[in-house]
Amino acid sequence: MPRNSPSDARRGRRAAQEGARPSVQDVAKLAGVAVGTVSNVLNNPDRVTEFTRRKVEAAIAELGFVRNFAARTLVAGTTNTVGLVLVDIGNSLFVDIARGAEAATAASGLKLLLANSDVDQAKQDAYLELFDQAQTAGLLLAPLDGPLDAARAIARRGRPIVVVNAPAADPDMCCVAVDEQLGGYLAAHHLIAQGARRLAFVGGPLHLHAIRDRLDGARQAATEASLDLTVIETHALNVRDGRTAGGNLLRQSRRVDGIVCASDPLAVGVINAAAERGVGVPDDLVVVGYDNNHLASESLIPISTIAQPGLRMGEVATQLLLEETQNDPDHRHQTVVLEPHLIARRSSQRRRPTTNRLRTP
Amino acid sequence: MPRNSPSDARRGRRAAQEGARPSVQDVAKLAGVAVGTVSNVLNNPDRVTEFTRRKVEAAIAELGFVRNFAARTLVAGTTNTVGLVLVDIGNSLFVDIARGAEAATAASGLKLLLANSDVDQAKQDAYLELFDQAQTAGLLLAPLDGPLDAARAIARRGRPIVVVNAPAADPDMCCVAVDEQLGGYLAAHHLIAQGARRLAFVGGPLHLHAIRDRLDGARQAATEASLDLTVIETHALNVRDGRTAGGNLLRQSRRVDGIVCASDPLAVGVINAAAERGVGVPDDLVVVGYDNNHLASESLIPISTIAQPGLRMGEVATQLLLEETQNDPDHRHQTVVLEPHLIARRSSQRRRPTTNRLRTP
DNA sequence: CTGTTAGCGCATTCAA
DNA sequence: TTGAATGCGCTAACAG
Repeated sequence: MPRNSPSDARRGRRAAQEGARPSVQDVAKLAGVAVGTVSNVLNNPDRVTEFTRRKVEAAIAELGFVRNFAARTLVAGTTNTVGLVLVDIGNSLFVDIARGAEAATAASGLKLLLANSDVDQAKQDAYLELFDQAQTAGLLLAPLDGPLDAARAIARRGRPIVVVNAPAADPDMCCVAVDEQLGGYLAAHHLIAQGARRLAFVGGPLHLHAIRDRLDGARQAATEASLDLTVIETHALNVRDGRTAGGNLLRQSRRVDGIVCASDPLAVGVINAAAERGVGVPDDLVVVGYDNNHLASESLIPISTIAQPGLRMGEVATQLLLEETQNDPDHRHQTVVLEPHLIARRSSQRRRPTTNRLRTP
Repeated sequence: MPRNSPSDARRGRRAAQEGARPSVQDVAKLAGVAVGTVSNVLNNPDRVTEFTRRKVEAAIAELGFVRNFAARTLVAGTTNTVGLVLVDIGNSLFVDIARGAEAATAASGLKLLLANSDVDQAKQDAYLELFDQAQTAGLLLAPLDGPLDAARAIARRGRPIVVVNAPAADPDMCCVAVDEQLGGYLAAHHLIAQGARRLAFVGGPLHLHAIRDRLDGARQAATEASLDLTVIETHALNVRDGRTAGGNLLRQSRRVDGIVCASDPLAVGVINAAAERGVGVPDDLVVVGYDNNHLASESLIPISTIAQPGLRMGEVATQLLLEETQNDPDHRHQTVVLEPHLIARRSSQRRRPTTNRLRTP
């Protein structure tokens, strides 16, 4: 009969290999205990004598032992990790969402892993699949404006997934949305309250749900005040397009005096165009942006904007996800709609607010 | 003797459980083949008959089978995933690094997972450990200005790790650094070339390596031109501190005419302070920022800045990581130092560049 | 409180 | 080409 068990032989072989990472077996052998004991030191320290624990910990330190996450996951069937797929890591709204999610997951002892889909549907789907395969406790998705089939498939397979900044409510999963229409309404309404009477909306492309909703809201506010709304559709939401649109608007004879922009960079561009033409902001023209990006507050003329509650979006989404994780039998998918709010800064605040009364001759 | 093998019994039990995710065994049974064949369809499609492959694929689709990443990882001992731990996901430099790393990993068929340490050493170490435990192919770290012990420990255990935006070269791992001193030099030199003679440096806290290096570079340029350099140490790198520092500088009798700022937000603050006091930028005062954040180009007065090659940093770091992954026996840890460059915009460009010659009476 | 062992799901042998 | 068996490293259950 062989003196050494097969197991011992394997250990010996592994020990011979230089680069091999130590396993619980190696730790157990060095500490002179059984593997179960090592596992207990790691997972149920209470069940182990102080003395034994010390011995094991010393062995762990000496060997530089690191648990194998894959093996743990395989046994447990799940992980304490949440995956978040972001459509654009360069946009501060999504960064805020990530921060909110981080805070909420950390509070529950979970780790948050991020992936950037970079406005690429294929990448988005690939990362969703990766997180699904990796047995994450759940998934968060800040999607691009496209089909959510991959997310739905994951949801149907039983892995909790929450869509944050959702384009629309979805029966297959929980969503966190923001009332974009309200945002557009607030922006236009604010400009009207500041005395603007010749309104314009700058933003695009209009096939994006969010942009169109903002436009609809702005239009509603204009209609309520019996005002027209000139619409300039832009190609993108950046500074350059804002400058172009602003230039076009301000060149017209019947000059607008209030512009709702669908993003803060657009507002910057519009304000730059105004400055070039000697149109004073906010005295001759009031402007409001959207998203409360960093540059809105840091411009020379601080820009009024519609702030999305990014942090709360991340927190709420995580909250919904955790509820779903807890496998509550009567969990119903729901869509939480959060409200944006106006942050009034210089770009829309006349020194002496012009009201209707003052403007009548 | 029991008619069913234990394995079959287990399958049956699992099939009964509603939520259970299908395994290769389930797929094999449904397709009427062995598990090895399913595995081959997944990993070596060439070794399988077209007909068999179709059958298996149909079964996979019908069951909604998804591979278990943990099991695959356990067998393979590694993953095709790279982890990147970022110190601040809200800073566009690190976002650029992430983009560069994404591009480079994707080009090699690898997935990039992100984690945000949020300038928190404990979080940074925790995420490093998570990625290490998760058997990632390698790790990238954009660290906070603190000890790199955790990273070094991982490197010594044999897991490839590369530090991006490294504070200093390190014998234990590959690093990608940027010549901060050169950046400071370029900034100051540029202002001097624009005619500035009374220079100041605004930035802090100075215990941060990067900031101090930038100051040293600026000082060198000033010294070479036999000029003084006033230093205002700020608490942080934000707009408010820039405004305060700018106000203090511009209130003094011997007013500065050129300011090197250690960040773009600081430059915005300085420019705002100048505007408040009627000091014209760039005519009376030239200003340069640092980092080429989005707001630098999008300000009303576009801000000259020192651009860090974020994308390239991410790419180069990934490149180094991949080299190390390939286990080249004569791989030597190296530190690649990249060079920042000046982007001259309005804030430092006088309409008629003032040269020494023109200034002499 | 400790030691032994089965098995998580997959990939990869090796035989047929 | 296909099918059955082994083990990756760990946890948990159970016997001592």
